[in-house]
Amino acid sequence: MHSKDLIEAIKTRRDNLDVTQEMLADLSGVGLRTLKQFESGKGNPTLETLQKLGNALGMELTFTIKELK
Amino acid sequence: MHSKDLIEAIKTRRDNLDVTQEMLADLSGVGLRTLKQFESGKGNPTLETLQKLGNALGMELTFTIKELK
DNA sequence: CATAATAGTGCAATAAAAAGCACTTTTAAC
DNA sequence: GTTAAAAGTGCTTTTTATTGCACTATTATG
Repeated sequence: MHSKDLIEAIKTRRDNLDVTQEMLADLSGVGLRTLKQFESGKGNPTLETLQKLGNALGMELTFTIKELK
Repeated sequence: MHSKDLIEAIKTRRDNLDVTQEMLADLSGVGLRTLKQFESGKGNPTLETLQKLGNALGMELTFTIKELK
């Protein structure tokens, strides 16, 4: 997953759950400005930020070995 | 995957490929100090750093919805 | 044990993420 | 077209990630 896809994953999940940026910011403990920046593709979030968002949305970040096809 | 597991994944992969921290730092473009800090569990790396390491090791970072069991 | 390679740490400078605030733009509902 | 909610942006401060350098600690290997 490229950085854009990670963003999309969060955004899509948030939309599906009918959660606004403001709600997610509150729920996750991530600053609203940080979330806005992230979702608009301008950020380079830290692992901690990603984990906080993931937790709030019931998502998980994993590192896997790429299969060679 | 918790933050510790992400670290382990990288470290294990690196060891399996018989790559030193120094080599991985060079290969990935991540500073040696940053890698050392990360692997010793003291960092909060940015997404960019994680991606660089992943790329160099043939690994991929993904965001998935947690299945509820 | 020596010693060479690899990994970990303290310190410091620089760059950039996180955050709040106020504002603008877009979207959706009427 | 109005209005309200949601999303995006500019500016700023504070915090912290990244990095290099020099050093110490740990781990093989002879």
